[in-house]
Amino acid sequence: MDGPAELRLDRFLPYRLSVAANLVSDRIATAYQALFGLRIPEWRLIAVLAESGPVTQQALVQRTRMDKVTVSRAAIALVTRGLVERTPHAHDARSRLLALSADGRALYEKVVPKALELEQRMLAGLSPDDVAKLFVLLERLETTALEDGDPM
Amino acid sequence: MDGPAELRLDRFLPYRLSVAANLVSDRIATAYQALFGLRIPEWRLIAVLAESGPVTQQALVQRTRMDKVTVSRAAIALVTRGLVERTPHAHDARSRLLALSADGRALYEKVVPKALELEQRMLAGLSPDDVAKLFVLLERLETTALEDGDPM
DNA sequence: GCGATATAGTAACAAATGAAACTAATTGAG
DNA sequence: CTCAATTAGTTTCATTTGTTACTATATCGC
Repeated sequence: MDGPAELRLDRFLPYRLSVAANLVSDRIATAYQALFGLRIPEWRLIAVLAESGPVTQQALVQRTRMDKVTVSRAAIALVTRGLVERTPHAHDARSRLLALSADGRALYEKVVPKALELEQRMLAGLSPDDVAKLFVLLERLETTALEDGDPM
Repeated sequence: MDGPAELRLDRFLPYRLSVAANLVSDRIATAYQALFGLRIPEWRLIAVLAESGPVTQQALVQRTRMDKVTVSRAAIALVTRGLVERTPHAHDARSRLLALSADGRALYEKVVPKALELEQRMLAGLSPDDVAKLFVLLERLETTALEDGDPM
């Protein structure tokens, strides 16, 4: 009665999601690199540091959902470029607090309009309701994927 | 009147999309690797070859949206494992036609139910209407990102 | 036909990424 | 206290992935 299970790659969510995300990511990455010399992990750190005061790298790991090695490397690159400053953490000598420097904030102010413009172009085909729905759906997907402990 | 442009990372589509896609991809990749010894590009080739008869690698590049190098490597791996067979292309000595072997098809038949099950678990939090909507939205995003020629 | 150009596929190289090992500092059990 | 176990962050190493260069064949203009 149920016949052989059907599967078409272009109706397979993980495939579709991956293709769309990679397309969008590549566009963004290329633009950031060309315009500001930033890679995605660096841009993410800057964005979080601009939103919130000085934080530890550990906090950045949580807020950006990136690996601690990726965060470490991005932080080193940004400190080297003078975009981020490190100050000792009062209560823990292992960690330091990261914050945007004046240069870092100035760069952030320049990146934001471009980032929003790029986002708008990506979302050009969608109504505001569609956009809102998309965020909700992505959030649910994330939650499910995170909760669903056993990977098989 | 418009104040400084606002941006919060967790409301930024490229970020959100990337996080969701990577979560889903990691789950799938881990399961395929553990259960069938397949990596994602290999699985994609198998899926397309199962859907359609013998095709060239060039066709696989288009159907899977993967780089030709990635396709080449996956094809070599699958041929080596005996899951895919290559036959000369009648009209073009540069290329050969790829098709699933009997072993390849047998593996495919085993992978499909698992793939569908994993997809169902990812989509657990979504109604059928939500799922349909998600596909439509992803498709529009893809189209926009592809059309929008100038990357800046 | 014949040479310039394009295409199918592979190989060689380089950049990005994450897992595991490592260092240094902290915490907690006794 | 003190020592085992944990945590912050970095380094090292292996894997993955794409860009560029290359080989072989095919196509087009003439």
